[in-house]
Amino acid sequence: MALYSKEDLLMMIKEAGLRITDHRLSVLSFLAKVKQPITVYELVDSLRKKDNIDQATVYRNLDTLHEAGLLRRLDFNHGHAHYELETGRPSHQLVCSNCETVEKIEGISIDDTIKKMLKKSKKFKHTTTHSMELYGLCRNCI
Amino acid sequence: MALYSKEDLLMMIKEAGLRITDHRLSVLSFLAKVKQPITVYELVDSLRKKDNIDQATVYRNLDTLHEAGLLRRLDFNHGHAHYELETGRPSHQLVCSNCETVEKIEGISIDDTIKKMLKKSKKFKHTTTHSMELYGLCRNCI
DNA sequence: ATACAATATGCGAGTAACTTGCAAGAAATA
DNA sequence: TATTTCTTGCAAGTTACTCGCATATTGTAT
Repeated sequence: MALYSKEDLLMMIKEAGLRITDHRLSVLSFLAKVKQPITVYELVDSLRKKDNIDQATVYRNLDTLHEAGLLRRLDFNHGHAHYELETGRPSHQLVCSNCETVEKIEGISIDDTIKKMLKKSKKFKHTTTHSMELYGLCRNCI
Repeated sequence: MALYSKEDLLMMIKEAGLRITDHRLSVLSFLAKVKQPITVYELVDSLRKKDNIDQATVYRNLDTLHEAGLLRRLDFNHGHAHYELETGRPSHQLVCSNCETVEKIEGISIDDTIKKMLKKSKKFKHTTTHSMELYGLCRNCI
């Protein structure tokens, strides 16, 4: 479990060819800290209190950081996006169909499945990212 | 590739414990015909022309049929949902990050991965459905 | 340091996808 | 055929997200 120092995060932004701003750093370091996919709402809520960041700025930074490959964007059919830091490690989710709880599981590779998919595909030679979610009721909601 | 007759579809609705209405049947048979995940917009557009169905009715029926387990709901991070008939066969998607093309690949099981995930999970004993999408550029967009 | 061009920000207004309230109409059951 | 319950259309509402524009800040060249 890598911990990211402020300098690490600054470097990540810089190496992505992006400008360094306080707000951009706040967004990135918040996501580095929580280590779970979180909703934009939670992010906006926390950062507005702490640093007085406008929601438009949060959205724009999430977009920029995502484009730059520093974030993952996830969708669990809840009508609002989740974001998390792009760690490079494979990561998949278990999602409760009732209470929206999300459990992240790391370290399970699906390279074999991806290879099989690409072999069958007519329109794609390779892919760059993927997402996989399992849906069901969590222990609390059974 | 199973083809669904009107009677099949009627039975599916009936067995799900739902009422049979013309509009509900239209929605279901449209999805049975296209065999690919399609957007609500495409559905609304086609059905409005053909049968004069209001978009609220389409949304409500998609919801009802999905709740009943007859449809799958997919999200490709495009800001609008896709739906397809629930066939029972596993089915995963390749999605173009540029042009929103979706290619569906059937017949690849990921049961092993699911087992591994559940073994690692602390919050879930079992899951009922899943989704998996690979993202990249399709041949046209490379 | 300073000036300049490019990018980021806040604010308010706008948009797209989807939902809801309500009155009227159609389906299932007796 | 009557009654109950579900479905529909319409218009208005909500939510998540985006945009325009004026101002502020960043990185770069001087």
